[in-house]
Amino acid sequence: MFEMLFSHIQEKVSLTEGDKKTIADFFTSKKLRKRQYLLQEGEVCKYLTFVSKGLLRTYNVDGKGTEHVNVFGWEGWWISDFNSFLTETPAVFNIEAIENCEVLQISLAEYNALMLAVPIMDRYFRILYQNSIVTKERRLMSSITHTAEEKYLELIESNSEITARIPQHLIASYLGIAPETLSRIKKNLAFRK
Amino acid sequence: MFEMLFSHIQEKVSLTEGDKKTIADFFTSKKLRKRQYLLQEGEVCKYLTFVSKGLLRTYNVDGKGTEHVNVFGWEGWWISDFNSFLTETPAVFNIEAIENCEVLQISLAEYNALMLAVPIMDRYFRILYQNSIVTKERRLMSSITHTAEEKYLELIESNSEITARIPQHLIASYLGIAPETLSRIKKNLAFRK
DNA sequence: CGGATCGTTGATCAACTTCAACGGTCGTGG
DNA sequence: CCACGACCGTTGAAGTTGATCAACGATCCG
Repeated sequence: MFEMLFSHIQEKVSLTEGDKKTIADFFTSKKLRKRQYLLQEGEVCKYLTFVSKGLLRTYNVDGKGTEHVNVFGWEGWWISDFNSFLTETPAVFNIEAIENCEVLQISLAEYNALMLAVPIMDRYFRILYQNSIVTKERRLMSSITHTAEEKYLELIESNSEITARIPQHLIASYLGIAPETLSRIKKNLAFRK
Repeated sequence: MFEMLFSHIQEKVSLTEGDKKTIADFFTSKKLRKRQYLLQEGEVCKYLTFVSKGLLRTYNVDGKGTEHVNVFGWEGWWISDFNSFLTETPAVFNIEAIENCEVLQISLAEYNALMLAVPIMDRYFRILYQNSIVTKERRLMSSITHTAEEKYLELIESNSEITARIPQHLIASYLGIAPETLSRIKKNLAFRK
């Protein structure tokens, strides 16, 4: 249960056995079934969630009722409505399990307490967030500068697991394109090859 | 020169006088004239830069030669090609002064050394990056779900300073729309009011 | 004064969306 | 265990948004 978390942390900083014991106490574990919700829009996102097994997505719904996937999270990823979690305001995102999941959760109070108890966790999260910013920046520029086809190609090149595990219409939603468009793009690519 | 930096840091964590002295030693200051470059695409981004005075932008150039603004940074903001800085690989972004600027710079080695010398800086950057992620996430979803007009309205509502200080065609570029489109949107809004 | 830069306007064009219909597959309940 | 419905991907046709191309006027600054 915690091995995934510890090994993920230790990719960035080193932990003593004592640290691990302390850290483990801050988290509670939870199992989710496919299609179960971890968070619904309008609730406050009470927990920062580490995915130790399975796959989830965050998405929001626009004025026309269309869903837009914000993030996919599987083993080794953190997931939340980050703004809601940090500011304790109502969430704009939903978090739903795409596969059966096992997750570890920490509340905001515990998250802050964790940093005081194990100060190296400040560094861990600092490094984690650094990398996250780079990824988000890249995705944003991709979204602005690339065509639908280019966005798709970039995604499958940078992350082949995504296409293997995730239904096509959710990938389309993640890329910000209509499912029909993605279908046509794939057809077109196969044809040209 | 450093007051802006210290007060910015102290919005998030508290510093002793000793900390301030130590921190100041890690930075070097630099002045820039309007249109001067802090970084050009292809170079390694050697410094993380804090803007103490003035205004800069990062942008990249797509295959067709079109510029796309990634970020604006003015007093109290950090600016860099973050990926290039962290991985010491060639930058994809350019950084250019829009106004005359005064900046404080720190190299990657010094950045890492700073965290060891003043561990609370790990927390400062962790919090800084937390907030940055929320902002980038919001901008990304805006870019995917909103029309050009909605993106513009959201921008001026959330950040009125931007429209006051920044030429319209750069705002268009930041929003990922053509300058002509932004011009028409403004006309349209004025007309409807 | 003259050139560069910036914003505006009009006309055309391309990419992608939307709407609608259909076929395949998967899972669940009878 | 089969049948039905839900879900998913595909295809076609039409519609819309915003991009592109081109020209022009205004302003700023050397």
